[in-house]
Amino acid sequence: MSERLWDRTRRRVQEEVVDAALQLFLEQGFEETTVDQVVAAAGISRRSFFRYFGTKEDIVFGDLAEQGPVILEALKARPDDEPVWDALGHAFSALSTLVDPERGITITRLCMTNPSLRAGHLEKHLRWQRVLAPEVERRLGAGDAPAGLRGEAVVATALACLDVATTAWLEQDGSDLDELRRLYEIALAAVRSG
Amino acid sequence: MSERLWDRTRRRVQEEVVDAALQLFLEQGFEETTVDQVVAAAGISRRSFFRYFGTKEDIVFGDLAEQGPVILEALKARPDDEPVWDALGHAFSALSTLVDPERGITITRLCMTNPSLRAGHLEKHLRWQRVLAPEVERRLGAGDAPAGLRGEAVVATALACLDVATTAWLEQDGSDLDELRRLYEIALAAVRSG
DNA sequence: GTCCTCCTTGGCATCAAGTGCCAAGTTAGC
DNA sequence: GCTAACTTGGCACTTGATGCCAAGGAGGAC
Repeated sequence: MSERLWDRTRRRVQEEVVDAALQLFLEQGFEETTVDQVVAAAGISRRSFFRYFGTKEDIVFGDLAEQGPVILEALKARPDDEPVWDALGHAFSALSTLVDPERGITITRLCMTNPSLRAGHLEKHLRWQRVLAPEVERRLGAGDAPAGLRGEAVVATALACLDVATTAWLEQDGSDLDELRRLYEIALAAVRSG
Repeated sequence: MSERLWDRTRRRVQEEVVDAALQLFLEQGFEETTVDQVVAAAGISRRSFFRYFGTKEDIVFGDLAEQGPVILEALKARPDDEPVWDALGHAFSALSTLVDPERGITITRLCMTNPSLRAGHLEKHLRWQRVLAPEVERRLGAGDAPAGLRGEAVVATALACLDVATTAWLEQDGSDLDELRRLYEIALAAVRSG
């Protein structure tokens, strides 16, 4: 029996905690909500909470920071002759299938609003960057720059532009994913022609 | 008397705390060093420490996060017809005069090594970004992109490339500032031609 | 069903980073 | 020297996070 009761219970509890917590965060803000409030609302002990999440921030981020390999697979699936920027743009989209859209927007909005969440968000990008850079470097072909520099630079830029685009996207309507991709392309165009 | 005793004492104490703290951070790491150890080494009370710094991270960052306007002034001083990337590159250099070179390298190395410091470092860049973006947008001239998007994208990219370059710089020798600028240009070239 | 083992749970104590408050001491201006 | 302005340090307290341990439920062997 690969799906044991324990595993199912664990996922269910985790879901409930996230639901309760996100609602509290939206009502009173992330910093203003204490872990004790969250565990009270979710009906779980404080100690168990920290076994489920490790950190208050983990409620928001989940295991997104560890999804670099998922993006990498999506990137490798793109044709080799596609421009890196387009390939990266599509690879990032692979994540949108992992999260419920509505919750995804809530989370994104929280991340961009709260300073400490924003910092964690950027750290997450950094981890993705380290995973994606080698494949991008490969696609760039030979060059005489120090090893790894170009790949890192391209991925870092793509993530920076995605971030700028996301910020602008949330400020206008912030729901249509195609619009987000459009803004990403505008940002990149500005960088590559400015 | 504009230079009161209080002000001088304050700066001197601050200096001493930073000295003591950086040495401890280098010896045992940032996370591993407790504020109590720092105040013991610096001969100051815990309570006063938090009046001087506010946060343990502030020992490392100082008021660097608030120096956006300094970079902005340096940027405005560059000729209008200079490519934005070069202008930004020179503007960033304005900061190197604010910090003692040796200590600057120590701080940079700490920032890039420790995860939580790294996050704060990125947050700092974000604050600079918000200050610099309008002037960059102005330099880019008219365009039909959403207001502010292009300026933000260009600054974010410049900072991302600076970060990548800094990482590589620290990995090789990490002392010659001209070499850092060279790496920054290589990173940018990769982005703008990839 | 019984028994034994493994894993989870929650309570408790503890630590580290910050913050508010207050009494005591120091500096500045007169 | 006197008073007002400011700084200092001690104390208690909040919040996030961790180690330890005893109690209880899940799962397999019989």
